[in-house]
Amino acid sequence: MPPFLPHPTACATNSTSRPAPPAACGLLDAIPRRNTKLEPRRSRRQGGRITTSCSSYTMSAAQDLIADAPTPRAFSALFKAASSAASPSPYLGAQLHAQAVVRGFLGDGDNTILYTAILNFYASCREPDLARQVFDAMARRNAVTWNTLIKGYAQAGRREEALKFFRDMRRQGHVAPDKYTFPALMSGIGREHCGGCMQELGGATHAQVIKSGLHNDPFVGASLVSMYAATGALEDVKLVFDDVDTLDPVVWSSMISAYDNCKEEEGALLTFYDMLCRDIKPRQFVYSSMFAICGSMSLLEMGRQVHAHSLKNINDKDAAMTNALLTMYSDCGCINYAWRVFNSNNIVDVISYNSMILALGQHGSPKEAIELFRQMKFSGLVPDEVTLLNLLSAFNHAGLVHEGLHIFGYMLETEDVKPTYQHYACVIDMLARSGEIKEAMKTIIEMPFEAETPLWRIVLGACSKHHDIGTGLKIAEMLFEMEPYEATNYILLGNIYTRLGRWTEAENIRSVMDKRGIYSDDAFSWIEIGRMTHRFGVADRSHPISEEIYRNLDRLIGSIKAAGYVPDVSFAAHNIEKDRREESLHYHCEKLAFAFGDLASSSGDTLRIMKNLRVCGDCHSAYKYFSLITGRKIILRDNHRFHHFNNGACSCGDYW
DNA sequence: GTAGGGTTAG
Repeated sequence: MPPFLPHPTACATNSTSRPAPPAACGLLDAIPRRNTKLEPRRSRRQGGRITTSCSSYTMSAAQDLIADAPTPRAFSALFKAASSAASPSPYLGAQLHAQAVVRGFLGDGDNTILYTAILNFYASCREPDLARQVFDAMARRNAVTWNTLIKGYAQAGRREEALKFFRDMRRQGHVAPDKYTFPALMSGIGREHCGGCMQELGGATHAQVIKSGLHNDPFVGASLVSMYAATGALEDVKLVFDDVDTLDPVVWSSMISAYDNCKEEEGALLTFYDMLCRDIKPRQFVYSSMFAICGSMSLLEMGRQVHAHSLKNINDKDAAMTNALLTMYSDCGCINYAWRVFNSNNIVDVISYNSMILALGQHGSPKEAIELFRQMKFSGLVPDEVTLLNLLSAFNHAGLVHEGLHIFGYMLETEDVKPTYQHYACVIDMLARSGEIKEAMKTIIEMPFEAETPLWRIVLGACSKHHDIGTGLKIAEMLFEMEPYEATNYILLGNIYTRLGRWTEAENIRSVMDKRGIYSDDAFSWIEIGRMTHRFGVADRSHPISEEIYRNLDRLIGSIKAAGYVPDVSFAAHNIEKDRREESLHYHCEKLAFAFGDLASSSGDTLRIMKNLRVCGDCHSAYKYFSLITGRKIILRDNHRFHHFNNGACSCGDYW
């Protein structure tokens, strides 16, 4: 099943190319100042000693440290607590580190434990080079020291260096790897591309694990599972899974994530079921993964059941699990449940706000998104680059170009949160879709990043919408050269021609695709009724009650036509003969799914319908009329956003 | 209350 609701793909511009930001619209005060987060504050009352907030435990420990005669042990505990903070500050560490030096704790004598605690602190801050400096200063190193350093580099995405230290550990340090070493080496593997070092990490690491006799260890097994899953090697994942102690929930959790990573969501559902059958109690991580899977497949009923299951089995709420739950309800079209989870959450962190702001943007509520952003600032949390991306995205969905450019302009001018490729892509999308194609092109050309093909495709789509055939042709030509076998490029160009009524050229594109053997993704829509998911393709007649569905659809089309609906044949497929174009529109998969939902549910029920591609313009218009004549609310999720249809109108305001 | 492990959320 295809992925849904991706973040806009991205690129950038330099500051001179950007349109002048509009006058202040009251958002400026809401922009974070990151400097205030990173600089530890000094309190006059406490004689300028460390009082920065990290966690409440660190705070009280720091005060004890100042008040009482501190010991190396206390310092170790302090570093440990500081490392476990949500976002450890290297500035705090540097000050503690200095205190430890001043007090002579890092001089002669056995200081390996304190040193390792400091090393671990810098590693947790994603500052492996600082960790390395500590490592170099140590007189004695043991396995814990080596493992911590390796983990520091691995988690920072510097896997080549992590591998180097893994080799040095035995050769230079004369320390054998233990059950902590392999998880350290492979940690964070799913989060980044490993490039060339993946080969060495793969089979060779697995061989080392077996040689060390550690293949039964659940943590090592979990690491191997995620390592193979990162390369998409699901068969190897299964082999490892069968080899380890399968009663350990950690391995099961990795296995469920592995299926998810390899786009085998159904395998994940079956693994969860298998786990329950064997009476293994899922932990928070398992529920997090399951919520993500139910959300990505839009399986509301399944999601609810997993939620109920988690309530019975988990007492202590976990922030990640709660945020995953919030996103699951939003992904299933239930923004109200997402709100409920957000409001009942005791541990609201930056990610909770980011998740909720993203959800509001996708559901077309930019005002609520900006209000939440203000609330976030007020609560003392510091928005990060994802917060601003989600906010930009909310403005983009709603066509609030003015507001979006304002935020973006502020990002360019300040040092707080620097725009990444994704922020640029979002702004370029925003400009192009609002009809500012020239400005979008100028931004792409002048930006400091190289535009990637998905971004060009966004602009090509906008050219189709705004009938800019000149620019569209240029972009299409370039795309055909860069990606001659990408079907979407052909379809988008074909759309430009059909929107202009130039059917012959559109048909030519289709025949070029046929000749070159290029096939586009088939469109599918599906709807969950009760505990069953019903899927429809275009002009699909495979459903057991297909005849009734078509009869109902014909009836509905008649009614909406009477109410004013006019079919728009420019959305018909390129290769359909002229006199069959209108009829072909009627049997688009999203219309079939609605016709079925209308039959299979009580009148007045809200229908939630999913589509794997972007909703067709004619279907969007038909849905508005469907909501009018049936009195139903319809929530349609496509691969881009949510549309809430009610009483003849859509929440997107026809801007999508 | 002296140091190190895995899987999750945007």
